[in-house]
Amino acid sequence: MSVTRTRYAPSPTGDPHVGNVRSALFAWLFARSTGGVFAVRIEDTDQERRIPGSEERILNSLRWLGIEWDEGPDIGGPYGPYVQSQRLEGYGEAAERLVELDAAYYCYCTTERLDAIRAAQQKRNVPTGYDRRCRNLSAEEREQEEAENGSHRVVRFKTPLSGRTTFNDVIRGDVSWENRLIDDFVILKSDRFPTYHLANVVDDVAMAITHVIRGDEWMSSAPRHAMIYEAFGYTPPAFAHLPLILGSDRTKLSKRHGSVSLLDYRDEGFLPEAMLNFLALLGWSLDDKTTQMTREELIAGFSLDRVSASPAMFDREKLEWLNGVYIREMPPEAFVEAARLYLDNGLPPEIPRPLDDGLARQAAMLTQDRARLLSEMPELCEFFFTDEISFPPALIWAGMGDKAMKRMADAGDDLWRVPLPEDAEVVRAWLTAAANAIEKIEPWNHESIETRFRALVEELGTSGRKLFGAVRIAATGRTAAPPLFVTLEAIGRDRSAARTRAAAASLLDTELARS
RNA sequence: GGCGCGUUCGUCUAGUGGCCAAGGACACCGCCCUCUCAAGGCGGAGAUCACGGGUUCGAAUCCCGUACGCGCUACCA
Repeated sequence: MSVTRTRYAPSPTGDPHVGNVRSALFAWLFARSTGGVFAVRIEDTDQERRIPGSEERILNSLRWLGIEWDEGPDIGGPYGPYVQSQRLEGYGEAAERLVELDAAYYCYCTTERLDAIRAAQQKRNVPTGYDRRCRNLSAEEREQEEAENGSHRVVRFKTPLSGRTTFNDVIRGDVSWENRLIDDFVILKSDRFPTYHLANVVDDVAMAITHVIRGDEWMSSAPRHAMIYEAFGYTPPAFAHLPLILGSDRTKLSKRHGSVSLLDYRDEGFLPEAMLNFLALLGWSLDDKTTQMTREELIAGFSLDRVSASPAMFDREKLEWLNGVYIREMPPEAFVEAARLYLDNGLPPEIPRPLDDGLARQAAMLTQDRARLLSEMPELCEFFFTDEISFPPALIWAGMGDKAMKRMADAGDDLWRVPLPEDAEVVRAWLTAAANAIEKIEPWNHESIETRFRALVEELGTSGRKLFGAVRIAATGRTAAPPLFVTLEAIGRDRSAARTRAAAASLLDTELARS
């Protein structure tokens, strides 16, 4: 058997859509797994909907995921050019040929007339479609139309009036339509640009595409394509219509479901490996338990007959989990580098740039296994960098495990307005003792900090949970943070001491304010 | 309205006639670990396999019908 050739044929009419990119991924995986060729072809036949920059963004999303193409608009290839607006003559000729073959005809009907018949059909509740007026024009009529309206003629395909058109879908098996239900669709528009149906077939033939792998929304167009192949006398390629990707309301994923552009996910800090892995699992699976797969494993394991026929909902929750898995697996150095960008951009502007390298490094390493998204890093790491941290003194009790206080904190209540518990004076003494201890710890590393703090717990007759919890809030302002001793080490002795002292003082102030 | 496709835990899925009183993963709940949060370990709850008929010794798996959902129904792709 000859080499398999697949293609991804996006229209530059917007940002790279998750669903489209998933189609690209499957076409690419199929090509790679069969040792075939994967091409990208830009289908810019709709001049009105064209959006500048869209083509580059689509290509970039593929590059980001590591889906590399063998032939395409930027690198060319043996069947170029790979942009439809540069192949216009071919479509015109193809349309002419179909007319000569008596498989197509010129239509002079105006948009107004077309709209009117459609409206009438809808009103009568009958199937919409062109009424074939121009299909049966006499020679004289045609001449007259040509003279009067020749400038805005289109070419329509002469759909057989009876019979059935059947094609075999790799994923769904034989699918067949009654020809009489398919109208005479336009193949060449009045601006001499082809419609998708013509351009797609002409190019797939020209580019020797063996497998058309595309989204399920194309299913209903497939019989038209099959007819065009047949009219030309070409053997059609294999078709594989991929299950749709759905939003949370079970309709086709679109903008109103939130982020739908791959680039948005990239900017949010999803890792390309995670995204690739996740997308591959939308409508395909290797077996009953494998979920995590590298690019190579995907290629090795992919096959079209394991593609599901039913649509799949886009589950962001699962994507985030998978991303977290990939983040945790990153070599620390790589993660530090990746996180650095998000820290630079996302940390409050009052923190001086460039960021302290050592601190950024430590902060990133300490939060690596807590992040699901790179974009969470600034929030996760902020307290490492700020000079002053601010928090309601009552939060200290939440940190010490006080259930009621914790509940209020979690509920987002204003803890500034909550009166301090009776033991505020005791806690203040602990914090003061901790601050004093911190100033004397030598050497300044997490081992000696821990040793000293464990001893302090004994001296104060309290528990680690309470003391460490109180100091955690003092040093970070958070109830959730990396382990205390490494955190203090990273923050540094001076800051740790100052923050702990400030926390103690805040309890005093509040006491005074209350009395 | 017409046509097409689809229908297994909330979600992604495994399952291609007996191994399934349906397995895995996310999410959820609990326990363990533990200075908090994560991570990790262990366990739990969660699907009468859309429904109804067949075929068969035997059906989630094959056939028919029904329902529901989605997609398409442009000189858009």
